[in-house]
Amino acid sequence: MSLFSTPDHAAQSPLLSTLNPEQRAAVTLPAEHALILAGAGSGKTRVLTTRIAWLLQNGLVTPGGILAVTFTNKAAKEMMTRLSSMLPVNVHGMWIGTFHGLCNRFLRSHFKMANLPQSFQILDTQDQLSAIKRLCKQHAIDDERFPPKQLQWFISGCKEDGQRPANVEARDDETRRKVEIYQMYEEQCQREGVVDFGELMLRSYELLRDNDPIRAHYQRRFRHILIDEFQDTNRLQYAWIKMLAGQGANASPDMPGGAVLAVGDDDQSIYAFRGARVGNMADFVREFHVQHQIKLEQNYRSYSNILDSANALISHNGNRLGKNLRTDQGPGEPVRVYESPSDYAEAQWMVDEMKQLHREGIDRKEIAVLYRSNAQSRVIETALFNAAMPYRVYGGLRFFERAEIKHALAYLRLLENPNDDTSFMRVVNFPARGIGARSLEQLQDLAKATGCSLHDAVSALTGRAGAAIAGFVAKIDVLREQTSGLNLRDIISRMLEDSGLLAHYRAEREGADRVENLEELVSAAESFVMQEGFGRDAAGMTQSAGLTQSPASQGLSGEAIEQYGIEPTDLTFGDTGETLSPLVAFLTHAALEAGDNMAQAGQDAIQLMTVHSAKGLEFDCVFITGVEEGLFPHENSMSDRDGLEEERRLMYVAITRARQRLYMSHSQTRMLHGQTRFNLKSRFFDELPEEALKWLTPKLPAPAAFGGAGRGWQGGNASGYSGGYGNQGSSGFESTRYPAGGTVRVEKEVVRRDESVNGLVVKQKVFHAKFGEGTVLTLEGTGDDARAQINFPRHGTKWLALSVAKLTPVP
DNA sequence: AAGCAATGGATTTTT
DNA sequence: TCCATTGCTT
Repeated sequence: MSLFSTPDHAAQSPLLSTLNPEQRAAVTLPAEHALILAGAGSGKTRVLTTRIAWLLQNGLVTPGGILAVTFTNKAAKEMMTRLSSMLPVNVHGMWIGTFHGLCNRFLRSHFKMANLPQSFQILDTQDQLSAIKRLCKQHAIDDERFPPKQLQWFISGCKEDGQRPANVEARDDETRRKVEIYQMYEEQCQREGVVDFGELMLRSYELLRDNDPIRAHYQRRFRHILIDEFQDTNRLQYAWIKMLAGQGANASPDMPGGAVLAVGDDDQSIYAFRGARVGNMADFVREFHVQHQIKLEQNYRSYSNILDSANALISHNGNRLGKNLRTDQGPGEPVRVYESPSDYAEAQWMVDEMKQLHREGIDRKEIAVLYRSNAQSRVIETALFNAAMPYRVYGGLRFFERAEIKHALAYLRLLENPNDDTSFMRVVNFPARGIGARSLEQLQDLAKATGCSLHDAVSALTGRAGAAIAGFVAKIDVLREQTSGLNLRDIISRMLEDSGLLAHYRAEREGADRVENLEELVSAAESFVMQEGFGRDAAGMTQSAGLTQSPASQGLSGEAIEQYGIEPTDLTFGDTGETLSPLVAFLTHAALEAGDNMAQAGQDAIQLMTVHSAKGLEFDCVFITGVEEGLFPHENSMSDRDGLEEERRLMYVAITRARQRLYMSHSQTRMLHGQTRFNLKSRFFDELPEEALKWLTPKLPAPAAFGGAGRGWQGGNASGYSGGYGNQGSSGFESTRYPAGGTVRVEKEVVRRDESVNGLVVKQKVFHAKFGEGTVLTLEGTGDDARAQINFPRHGTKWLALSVAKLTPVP
């Protein structure tokens, strides 16, 4: 159970003086496995970094004995920044990083044992998809039956579950074929010397699993393993941790691994769709026989009206580890709820409210607008733009994902590895060199027949087409020679000129931004070289980290090094910068850290983002918009309980972003996919404590489309409509009549609510031979086109063509 | 080989 | 509605 006593020598430490008892207990835990349940705004990162600092300061571990894992580069950086502000320690020498960053470091150190070229390149999601498309074309795979996107999802999913093609259980022909493609994809990657994100993890895991000395080495080395956002780990990541901690099937009793400190919040698990398993938390407690569990429930972020709302909402989820946020701050402002007639009006209201907040002295960057899906940003952007209010949208392409940058990177990769066919295909005819699809197909067939790369197959190519491609290859080869020995900056500048990329974009009418980005790439490379300290004195770095250790002290004999191909880099804690060329390091950096995705960073601007991307952030004022059935909870997640509970957690995350003021709004109508949708307010409103809320718009008439064109929105606030949706009047907009989803699609203004269609009227009860008794929700069209949306209690909502369905009116 | 119209699909995202 | 992708035209 929780350990609240603190060792004497630690109590005096200034590191601990400002921590609350739970935080202090977590920081000063003994070297045993522990789970920290860290609520939103409870000082989680602080606990993690202070824990590391405390361990180091008290000589309980050396910097080399720490392994600290995060999911994002941002989190890793923050941890390093905070740590170095607490202690004079070289954080870059320590194993603090993302899962993928650390796996990359590990694989570079043991590239021979991992059966990889030392300068292997990393495929990002885009690259992976194009590699799969290329593979499919090559093997004439029907892309109707096997869409590349779906194959990508399949392959990534297998890897996340730790499965190689041989391990995948294929029960049907389709899966068998997918597994074959998976197998071919692996061979292709291996041949080309590239790995995708999943492969970084999987291959690291397998190397640890299958190589006893390497596993033993790392198990002995990492005395303290700290995992951030543990609820987001997938199967493979959990297995990887288990392996490193010596808890897996390969655990050796004589040589116990390090202590695992898992920090997470099951209530903030919102990434199930990408393979995250909250269940890892419970598994961890069971499989590691965790004796220490500490809950951090004291919240330092929000006023209690906000926290009460969050607590009340999340209490509707089952299967929680259980946690309640509390604060010493007062109730603060009530949570304001606004109902608007349209998404447009919702945005208008928001802009007005924001202006007021800004007048009251709140910075624009302290105001965030959160939405469930990206498509919702459009209306809001328009409203902000028209009001001339600066704003910033998160999401979209990041720097290293832009087309022109990807092109430049492809050239750079070809300099390093001519066998990188993905890069070859990307730029062989860009800028255009008169190389057509026909001749490239020829080249690909030739390469396939000889089992070599496209680059190597060129020499065997004949004819005029062959000459053009040979010209390209020669260009790359010449460039490689000319840039050898140059520094990174000069390599990139030279490449940008000689490839013709710059010339191409300079000639393009709208190419100015792209030219700018390419020039930015040179600066990015320069600052990368500065930061990573290439050319820095390696010995000096080792000393400053206080980490100078002989191979033997790290558990490896010189013999092991000979025998198992463990590179010296690993023994100086695997800093890849020591042995890799700056170019390879930069390319790796580009793949693992795609860069910023915010436009106009730094300006005082309203922050727009999805709820997902708001995780981990906080703002003085937060607007949660589109809180409607079908949108939030999203219709695709509402069918099963797990999906709905994840939506609820998502809402929990959204609510807990706010420090002072929280607004939640929903709209009766919304433009989505070119159609006006009529949405009901979200069920989540019913799960919030009424006493913490303030309804700004308790009264609105039923939407005009339901009542007839004449009645507008404006008069709404004055009419005597109370308590949720209209149960007065005959327009019949009753929430109870609608099934989950509550959305009525309106097509070309043919919806009828006030007249009969083929003898039916809305709200009428009908009988269907198969579905039983149901209620008509919507009628649209006329004659043979007439359709009715009917809610059958047993079978859900159906759209039935009235010319086909046999319906009997029920009195 | 480039440019344009038709087509289809449209939660959420990091590495 | 609006975006990316694709097939077809010039």
